[in-house]
Amino acid sequence: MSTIGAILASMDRCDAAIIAWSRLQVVYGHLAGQINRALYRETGLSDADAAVLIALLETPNESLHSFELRCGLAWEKSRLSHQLRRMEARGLIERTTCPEDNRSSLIRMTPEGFELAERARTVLGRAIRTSLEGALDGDQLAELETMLAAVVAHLDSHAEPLS
Amino acid sequence: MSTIGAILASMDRCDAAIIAWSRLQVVYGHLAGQINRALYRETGLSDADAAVLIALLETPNESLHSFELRCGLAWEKSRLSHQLRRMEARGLIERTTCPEDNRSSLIRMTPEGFELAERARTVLGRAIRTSLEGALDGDQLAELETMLAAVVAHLDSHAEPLS
DNA sequence: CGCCGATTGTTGACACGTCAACCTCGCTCG
DNA sequence: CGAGCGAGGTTGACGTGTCAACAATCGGCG
Repeated sequence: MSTIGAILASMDRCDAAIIAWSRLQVVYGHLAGQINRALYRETGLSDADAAVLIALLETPNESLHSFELRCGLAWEKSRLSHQLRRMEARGLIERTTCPEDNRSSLIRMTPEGFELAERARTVLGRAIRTSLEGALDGDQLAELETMLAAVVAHLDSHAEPLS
Repeated sequence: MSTIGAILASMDRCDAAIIAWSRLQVVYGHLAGQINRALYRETGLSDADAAVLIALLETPNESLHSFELRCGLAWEKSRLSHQLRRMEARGLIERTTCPEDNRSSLIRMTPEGFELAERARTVLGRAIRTSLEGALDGDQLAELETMLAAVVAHLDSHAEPLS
């Protein structure tokens, strides 16, 4: 959302990188805003809520160790802890201590959590599709996708350890 | 930062839009993290702090009506209000009521704010350049830039009014 | 067995952004 | 003139994310 780059772009040092970053901030902020607003409007969930619920939805038995969740989402441990505490308080998930390792805990959706997870998956799919297709035409989308795939591969090869 | 798309991308409905969004989230989160961490490490400023200070740095007399600042940054009014309150408390800026319109106020940097603004501009320029150039090669960068320019133009033409 | 380091999670303090409610001021129109 | 509308700004509550400090547990090694 913030637009540092937009301002830097007007500087004398008009670098391609700075202009690109400025525009990326604007575009990303706009798309993320649209998508998250649609999600909140239609499910009452934040993007973080949906990330957790959909991760659980994707597992075979619909439960995960908090540790797996953390790795899958690439979140900091305290972030996940806060998020799970809030979601437990709202009745979306429940935590049970893991028998094999008492440090860890098993995360499972409640029935309401499950229903919201499915709604979130649908809503997000639609919102992402309409937002992106509203902003880019088919060729641009394909171009963006291949470029991003290369960047992701590059980042993965230089992966930094999680804190 | 959040990775909803990464999870959605593994769904049966493997849309180009969803995959692209997933990757965009990963890439954007990574780059933003690098840049903002560098900024904080070397100046103690957040990206929002830097956005305000650099906006002030770019004006001819280094002061702005809060209203101009809000439009330039495309921020919500309460966001700017909170941000300015925090920055005033830290001695980065000062606010004086505007003589022509008592509702508005003039924002000006303190000397410390000015110095940090210049540091922030330097650090951000370098961090953006190294982060982007580390992730994309020159051709990709140019390609990204032209694509984003088209998207930004498209968004501007469908501009929604600020709340 | 017992200790120590590594891993896992929790907590509290803080910064940030959004929403809704509110205040204040300027302006228009009856 | 004055009532009310609208724009600009503030505030408080809340959800969110990060950092640092802490607690609990596991695992290996003497």
